[in-house]
Amino acid sequence: MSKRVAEALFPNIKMTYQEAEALYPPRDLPEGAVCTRFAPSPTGFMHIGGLYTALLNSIFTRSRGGVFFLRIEDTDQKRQIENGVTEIINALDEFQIHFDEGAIGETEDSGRYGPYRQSLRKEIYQTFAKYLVEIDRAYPCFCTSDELEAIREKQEAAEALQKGYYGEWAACRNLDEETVLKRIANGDRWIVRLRSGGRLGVSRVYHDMIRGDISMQENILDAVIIKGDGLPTYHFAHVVDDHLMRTTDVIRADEWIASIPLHVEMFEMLDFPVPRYTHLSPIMKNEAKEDGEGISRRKLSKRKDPEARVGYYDEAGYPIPAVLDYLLTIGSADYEPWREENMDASIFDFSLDLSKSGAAGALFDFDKLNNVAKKRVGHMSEEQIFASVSAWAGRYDAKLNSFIEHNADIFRKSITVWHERRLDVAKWSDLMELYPYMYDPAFTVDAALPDAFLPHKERIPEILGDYLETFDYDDDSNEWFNKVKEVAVRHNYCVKMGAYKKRPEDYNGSIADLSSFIRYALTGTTNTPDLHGIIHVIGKDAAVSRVEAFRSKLANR
RNA sequence: GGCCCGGUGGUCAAGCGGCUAAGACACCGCCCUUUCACGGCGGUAACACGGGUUCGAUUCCCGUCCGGGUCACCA
Repeated sequence: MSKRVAEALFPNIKMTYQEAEALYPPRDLPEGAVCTRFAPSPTGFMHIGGLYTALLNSIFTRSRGGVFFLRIEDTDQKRQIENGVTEIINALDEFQIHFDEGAIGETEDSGRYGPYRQSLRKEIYQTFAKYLVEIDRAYPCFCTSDELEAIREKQEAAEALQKGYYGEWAACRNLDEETVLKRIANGDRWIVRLRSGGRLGVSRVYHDMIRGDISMQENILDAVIIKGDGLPTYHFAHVVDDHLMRTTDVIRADEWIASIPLHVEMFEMLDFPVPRYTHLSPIMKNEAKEDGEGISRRKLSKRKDPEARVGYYDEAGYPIPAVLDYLLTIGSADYEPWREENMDASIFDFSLDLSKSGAAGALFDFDKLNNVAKKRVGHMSEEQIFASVSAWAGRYDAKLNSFIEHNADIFRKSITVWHERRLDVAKWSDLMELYPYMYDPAFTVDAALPDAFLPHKERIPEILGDYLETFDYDDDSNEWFNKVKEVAVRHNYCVKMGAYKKRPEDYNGSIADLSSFIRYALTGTTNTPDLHGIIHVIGKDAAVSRVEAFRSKLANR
């Protein structure tokens, strides 16, 4: 009955349902293997939430075996940005997320289930849209946005239980064929809508791997499937693509939960098997409420939150595996214990059970990220660190880069100093922040004394003078510290911490106090790696002149 | 507003009818100590609220509250 309408709508579509189907045969996957995808829109820089979704898809697929592909959802031409696809591919590649099939460049694809960008699949979507019109499960709609608005207003006024384009409200749903044909011939603008068979008020149970059974009303909306530009909406493209590309598991953000009934209805209308759905909780952030007191959580936002951009982590110099570790720590409660046991294993060897992923959105926690990153850095070899820092500094830190270029050996030595038995560094931008006294040629210590030094103030110049007197750059660590101890004894600073704690009143202070004077003179701070090591990074001249400068500043006040 | 999802310490998060309610991060303290750290040990701190069901509820049911999502020719 609607064959004529279908033909009028899509005169150029010659392919049939069966022919399209035959183009994409079922995959020959081993028992238990899966097929998954990551399907971003090239509308801007990569979002951390997108990376998270991609990562979980990837690890899930690796642990089950199967195929993981990259599909570009570029059906909204207004929102496209230049080089959007490249942006996505580079970001994913940088984070070690690799695909078996899909887009591999701005215009190139790899794999036999393509094209993997939706803008190139117009004919395929239209083939199935045409089919739905033929079997009367879809129809053209001529409503303008003004008319749509008018319907909405009427629904408001009538206090309709459900708003939207459906049933009686769907003005174009029951136009007679002659009218439709005439309007098409007349050149009236049209789109294609689903003729939903769902019933208002009738619920049905849908399944999600994380949330389990979800009871929702059947879809009743006559959703748009083909837009005015001939391209499909997300919903329709999802159904057609994930069927033809033989996706077994759709793992996506939880904002799609509400669309499950629509998607399932379309799968069923087209006689496609429904894939398993897994909806991932978003990464959240706390925010002060705009109107008054309290805080609320919201999703990490591209616009407001710098940490939402994956580029942020790269710029800050977080090692890639650290970011991945953190993301998976959020993604699966099983991950941390596993990582503890398998510190050197690839993250992709983790066996991910998605049903154990949390249903509530996790708050992004920088403390935790930094902790995870520090452990990661702690496990990197110094060679790896050298390579990673060099590459990073080359891109983001001219000062540090210049230091490395001119003092590669010293820089290597310095890595040992802060890396061995320490967990201070989470990201490469910490280096200049934490250790300007090693890496900044212009470094000087200002003479403002820490409060803790005040009781010792009068003695410090003399102590430093004595220290300098016996200082020998060629001393090894033991010799050097023994001399420090000698100075300590001479000034009645206790060299055994245990003894000092028992009778502090017997001494001017402890070796800890005295060491911190030297430490501060050298570095301007009281928390640093091993001093002997630092001395041999900054060199003999600086090791002497800084102490001398600090001493004379104090003495001359 | 309708519908859906969620709500265990500051954060992440085990728990799946009976526990002194794990663990990690952060914080604090102690120990170790050749300083700084690392490490070890310990501590503060939680089942949103109200009803049920049950011999017994963090766990099951209902309601309330709070948070999030969704109701587009955007994805």
